[in-house]
Amino acid sequence: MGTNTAPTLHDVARRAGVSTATVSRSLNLPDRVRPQTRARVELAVAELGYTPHFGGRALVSNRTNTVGAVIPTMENAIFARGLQAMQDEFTAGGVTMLVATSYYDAEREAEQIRTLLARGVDGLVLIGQARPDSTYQMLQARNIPFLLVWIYHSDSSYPCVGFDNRGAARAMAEQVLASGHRRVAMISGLTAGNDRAAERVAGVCDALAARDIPLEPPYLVEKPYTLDDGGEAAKTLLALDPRPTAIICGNDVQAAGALRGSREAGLAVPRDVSIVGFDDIDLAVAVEPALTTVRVPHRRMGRAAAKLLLQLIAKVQSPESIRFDTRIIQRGSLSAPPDGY
Amino acid sequence: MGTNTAPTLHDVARRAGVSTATVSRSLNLPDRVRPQTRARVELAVAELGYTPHFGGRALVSNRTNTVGAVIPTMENAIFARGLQAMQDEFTAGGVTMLVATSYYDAEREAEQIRTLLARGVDGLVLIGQARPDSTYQMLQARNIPFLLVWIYHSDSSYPCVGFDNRGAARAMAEQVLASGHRRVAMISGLTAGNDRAAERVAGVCDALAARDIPLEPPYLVEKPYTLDDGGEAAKTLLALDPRPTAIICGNDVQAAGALRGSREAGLAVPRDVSIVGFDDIDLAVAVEPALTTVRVPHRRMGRAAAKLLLQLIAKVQSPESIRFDTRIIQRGSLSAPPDGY
DNA sequence: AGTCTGTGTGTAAACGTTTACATTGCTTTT
DNA sequence: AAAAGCAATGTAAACGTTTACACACAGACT
Repeated sequence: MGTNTAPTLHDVARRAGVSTATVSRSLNLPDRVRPQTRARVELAVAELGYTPHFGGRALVSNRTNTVGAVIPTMENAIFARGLQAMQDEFTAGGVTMLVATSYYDAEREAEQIRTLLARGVDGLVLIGQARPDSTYQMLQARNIPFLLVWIYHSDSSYPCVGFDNRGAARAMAEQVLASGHRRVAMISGLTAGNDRAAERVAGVCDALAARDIPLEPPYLVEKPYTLDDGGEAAKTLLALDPRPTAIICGNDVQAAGALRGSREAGLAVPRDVSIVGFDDIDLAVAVEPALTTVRVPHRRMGRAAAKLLLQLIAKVQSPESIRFDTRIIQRGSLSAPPDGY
Repeated sequence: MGTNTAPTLHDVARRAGVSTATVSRSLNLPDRVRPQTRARVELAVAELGYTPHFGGRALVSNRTNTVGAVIPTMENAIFARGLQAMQDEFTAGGVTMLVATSYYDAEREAEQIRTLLARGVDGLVLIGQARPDSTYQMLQARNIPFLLVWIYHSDSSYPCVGFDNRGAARAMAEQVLASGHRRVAMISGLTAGNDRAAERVAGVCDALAARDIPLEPPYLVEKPYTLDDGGEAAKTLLALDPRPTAIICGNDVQAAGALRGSREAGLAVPRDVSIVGFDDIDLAVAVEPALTTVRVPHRRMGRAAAKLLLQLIAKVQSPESIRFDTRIIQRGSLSAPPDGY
């Protein structure tokens, strides 16, 4: 093995017989140097296997070409999808995305944001809106562009790219009502530290309230977003008297779990009980019956968010919000309530 | 708004009435400065809201405290899981993980690796082993520690953290044979650019060959890892004459798709046809019947890989490989073949 | 022939850290 | 009481880039 020190601009400059400034220009503003010179530089770069030193560059340009995203967890398909789409868009824009996870914990989220800022990210993507004021102050003090995603509030003080969770949940509940159900229960995700989950509950309440149907424990239960919790919750709900004829779930994972729970409780879906989900992930069509659910354009949202953030960073665009529409996908898991009711 | 320039080490030093060296030491080697001095520094840091400049630090220390991971896609639950686990471990070690995706494309993977190297990552995690020599040369020229994960080869020239895909697939095929099946088909993932998929095929071949059962088209079909492709492939297989009594799938997603496809073809699982998967993701227990599959300890592998890479970077450990065991989880989707056979 | 404009290149200063080395003021040893 | 050692701090150089400014030289005007 030869020496192990990476070649620097100086090395390239010496080899090409030019100054470091010319090398730098050849690489960054190629049309500012004579083609002939540029060729010499490029040759030297290739021969030495030179790559610019990230730290040096970041130091002087005060830009890292990095953005951060803080999501609750990669293990939820909706975030995985959205992130993948964002990532593709950022990569196309020459920017690297750093992903951090908060596990739905506000304290941890703040910590992750601090870490990302310390790494010099040029911009930030955050999920939802609910977080301490101090976090927003920190972002504004640093003057770092950021975007709230997966939610949309027309009256938000910060730019959002997402959809109206409450409205979508209301629409779903209305659909359930329109199918004839009157005894409706809900399995929600944990609402602490998750404003999307809370909004979905609120949306369902809106719809039910309009028909004077209450939604409260024990017909409203809060559980983590897992298959098992969905199953357990469903069994508990189905043991109630009177038994609900429809269960609205906070997401598709819980709904798939509820499906399994219902089966284990000896009830057929949708004959004995209807079950609906939210998000329309692959899982929704993997189960039998397939889930009636709310389709959320996660990928499109991710791409749009990335695109907008890039523009904010480049200052070619001022902060704005983008709203996406959702729509209900009717599948086998929702039908009319059983005759007896 | 006041001025927008971030405070530097100098600002802190001035405010605390010490030199920049002392501030730096207070932050990085706290026991090298008098508690009294340290307190003054910490106060100044807090008052100014100082955070170290990433570029400056990276420039002089030639370390970024960053590692890169290149995976095929975040949208496959096994990678999402494993990454999440790695991430947690890296975070605990004060290191940020950069994730890039290759979409199972070698060219793109090489490109992503170059990008990560250009960002000065201190180490790298790569999935599988199959990639051009030039990539390995590039890594070795830079002297960057790296790990191959999700595979294990006792004779690999590079350190791996993973499991024996071929052996696991062989064991699964043997299990299928032990259940009495003799007409066995396989739906594999795309083997181009995916050595794990290829090894799983090889493993199934091993087991079948031992009983003189061939595995070849049309009984062996290669499809992307999607629900729909799994379903289509299953329908095609089940239309063959003679019809296979068991279908071994390259992963659980394809298996869940095959389950649906079988149902659509009017066949009951496992009565008419048995289906088995690979990975044991949540999906495996969400479907009905639940999938017999190979449990792979993705999270443990991820954590172990991260831990080892951190040690390699710190040079407290020399490269070694870690092998994880897999085991077959017997569930409802595999039973004896139908009587007629 | 002299001035002007423009293009291509070089010089050198900055960016914010870390750290080897020098310095200071004590405490311990002889 | 002088010498030696040690702990705490300061001084200043180095890391690899980018970029403002200076400069040289060509061709196009007067």
